[in-house]
Amino acid sequence: MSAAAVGPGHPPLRKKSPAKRAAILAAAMELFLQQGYERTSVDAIAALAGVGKQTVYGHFGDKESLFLAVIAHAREIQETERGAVVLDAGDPLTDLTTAGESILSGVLSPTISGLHRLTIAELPHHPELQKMWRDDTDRPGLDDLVSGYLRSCDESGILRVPDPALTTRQFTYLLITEGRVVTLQGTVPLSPTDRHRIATQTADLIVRACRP
Amino acid sequence: MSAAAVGPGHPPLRKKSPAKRAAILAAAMELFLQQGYERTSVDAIAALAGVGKQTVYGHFGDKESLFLAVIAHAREIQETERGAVVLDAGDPLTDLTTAGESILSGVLSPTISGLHRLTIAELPHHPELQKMWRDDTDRPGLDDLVSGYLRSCDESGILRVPDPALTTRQFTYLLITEGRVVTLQGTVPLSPTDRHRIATQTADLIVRACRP
Amino acid sequence: MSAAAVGPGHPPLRKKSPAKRAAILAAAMELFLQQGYERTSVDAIAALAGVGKQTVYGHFGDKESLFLAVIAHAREIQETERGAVVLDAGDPLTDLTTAGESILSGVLSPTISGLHRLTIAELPHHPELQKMWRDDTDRPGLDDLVSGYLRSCDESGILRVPDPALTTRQFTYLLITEGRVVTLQGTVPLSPTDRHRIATQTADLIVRACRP
Amino acid sequence: MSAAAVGPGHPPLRKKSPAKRAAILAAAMELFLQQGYERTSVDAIAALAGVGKQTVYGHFGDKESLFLAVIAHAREIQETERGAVVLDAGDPLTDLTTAGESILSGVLSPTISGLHRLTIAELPHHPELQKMWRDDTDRPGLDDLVSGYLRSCDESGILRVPDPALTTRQFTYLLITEGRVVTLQGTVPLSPTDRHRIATQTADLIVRACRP
DNA sequence: TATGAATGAGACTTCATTCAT
DNA sequence: AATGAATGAAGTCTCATTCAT
Repeated sequence: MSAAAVGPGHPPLRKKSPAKRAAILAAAMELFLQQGYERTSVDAIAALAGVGKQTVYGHFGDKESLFLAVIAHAREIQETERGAVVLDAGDPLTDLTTAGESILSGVLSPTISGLHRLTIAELPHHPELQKMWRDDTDRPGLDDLVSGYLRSCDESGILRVPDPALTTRQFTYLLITEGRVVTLQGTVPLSPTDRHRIATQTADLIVRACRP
Repeated sequence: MSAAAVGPGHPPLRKKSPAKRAAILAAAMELFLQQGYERTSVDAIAALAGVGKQTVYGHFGDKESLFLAVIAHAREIQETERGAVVLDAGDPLTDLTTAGESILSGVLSPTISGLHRLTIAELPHHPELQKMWRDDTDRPGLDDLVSGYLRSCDESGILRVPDPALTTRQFTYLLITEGRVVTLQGTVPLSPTDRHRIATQTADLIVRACRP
Repeated sequence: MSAAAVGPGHPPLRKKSPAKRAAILAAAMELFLQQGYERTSVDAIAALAGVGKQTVYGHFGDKESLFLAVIAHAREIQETERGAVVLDAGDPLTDLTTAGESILSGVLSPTISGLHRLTIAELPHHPELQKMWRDDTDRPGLDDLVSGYLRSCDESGILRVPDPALTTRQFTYLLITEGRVVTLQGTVPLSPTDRHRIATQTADLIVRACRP
Repeated sequence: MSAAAVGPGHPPLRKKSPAKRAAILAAAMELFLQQGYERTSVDAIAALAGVGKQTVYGHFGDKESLFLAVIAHAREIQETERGAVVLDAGDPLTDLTTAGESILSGVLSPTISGLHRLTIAELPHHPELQKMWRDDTDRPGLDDLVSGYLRSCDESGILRVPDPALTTRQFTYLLITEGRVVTLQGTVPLSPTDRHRIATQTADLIVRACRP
């Protein structure tokens, strides 16, 4: 199905060290998340990565391209690191509350909060970033889990959920927004008390709306 | 050796032109909203305001103080310009949808969207900004209107709303978050179709949750 | 003897307040001595004096003229404040040592040290200052005292001092230079031990040179 | 999250051009000596050295460090360029006068005078400068020469010099101070007549003090 | 390929001085 | 006469990027 490979496979001498590329990406992600795009200098990135400045330019071309690569890279990591949430079969209010607390813990982590702020901050200034936009509020893995749960509730008749995807999104968005407002956009940590309250209130809203 | 001040002198007459101060604030707001904090130079602000650079420093001290003054100023304007939303007494779904569309139009305006992005972007870098933090998602005027409406619905028995303030916040947060995600955080305009859909879906969730 | 007064004595309206002039001079002297010429801003002088900036310019024209006025003023104060040194009739070594310690205490005071450094620092940059140059190492009052003492020693035959003025200058210059070198040009205080040692060594040199 | 450096890499090759460093030092020394610290701009130094501004900062970090490097560099040059003074064995008065004239010529040169004024002017403002303080009045090379000469006079019985180091310092300090006062701290040249007079008077004082 | 020295532009801020009150 | 708001120039320092090695 694929076109025939041409030549010897990989060109014999590709010297760009993938290790250095990864180090640069990691260093840039750390600094961009901590300080933002404009405040981070290419010098600092190169220094933290332990490479020369020209190496950075050799790998990524310019600062903006590096930034976009960092965003894409961060997205991949984020999806990889997604922790598994288990929804025990209790009553929906309890289950959704548990799921909500788990989601809040993940989304309000320093890394994901930072990525969120960074993306929003730079969105207007990088057309390419707009093309790759997808809010971290969308969390495909968890969304599938929650919407599957809601669908099963619908099928078992405990809840009435005509559009599980929509309801899942409403649950997720509201939950996360409350968490972000309380934590100054992830700048300060969320107390377990607040986390529980927010998850309970949001789960309660959804359950009431979907009660038969 | 110490130089004694010479009597009380004349009472210090403050003559700093309020017009120039206003011009600086307006210019700074425009540029900060367009370009962000770091990308905006004090030179550009002074030029746009039509004053000398030192006039800016005379009025505001330094760039960060000017920035905080702009944020505070923008907040005041925002609360002043709040358009009146009328909630005719129809059925709750219609009324909340109408209110929701109005809220979306206001919150997703270029100015308020920009202020939101700017605040989020700079929140980690300005401790003073954190102290004055209140998300534009909180909109006291409208909140009062909506929560008053919900309370009246509760009293008339159409809906059951034990905690109108909480329900109002849930309505508002969800509504605005949906709008922001769709519009890339206010970067692109919201089509009337989407606006109507979002308002309807959110109002429907609330009405279902509060049905008796 | 004096010419007849013309008109009403003082012109009826000379409004430049002498008190403000004095306050400006005192403030400028304090700051120039502490920080040097270039590091001192006219703003700071006006603020410390408790007057407006234009008052400074009205009285002194520009920063350099103010500086020169300060130097001249400081000279006057210095000569006024000159403490009396008494030379009891003991043996010349004791007397000169005592005188030397007294001279050191005066010359290495913060004010006079500062004036010395300031003058040297600014000498190349202000032609007018060169015209009014006279090192504070020359101290007419004390010089007269010491040279009178030496002359009387010469007359009584205890010492042989053919040129008392020269010998006095040698005594004074050497004494003060030793003190300045030890105190980093008056930057750090002179310990009583060092003061006594320096005075003794210098007096001893003079007395040995002038022994019959 | 933290970006690991990628191995030890290559040993950091330092390639900072020593020629440019020397050019910057020379330019800075010239301008600092001519204009003083505050009056000299880094721009002017870079321009005179024929390099970019950032090159200056790359080599020296900031203006103050450059200044201190200049002072240290000047000291080295000064000690290197020290002309040899020969003390023929004539009578002490003649020999010391000759030595004194030579010392005066060296110390009152424009460069060394400027360095002296500059150091004194900036002493209070740079703690590091105080640490490296050693007045140019101390001139180890010449001091050794003079004190050796005095010691030999003591041994041959021509003079009585119990503490040659002390006497040398007294000779040097007095000589140089007289020269500096007359030349307005090196601002104007010293006439041969004055130079001879000062050297003679100072040598005479020392010889009289040390006569057996 | 990778290094970091070097560049020119531009950032924020302060200065001595003048103008309008 | 006196105030302090306002100016234009200039200060130190940092930036993203490109050479030269």
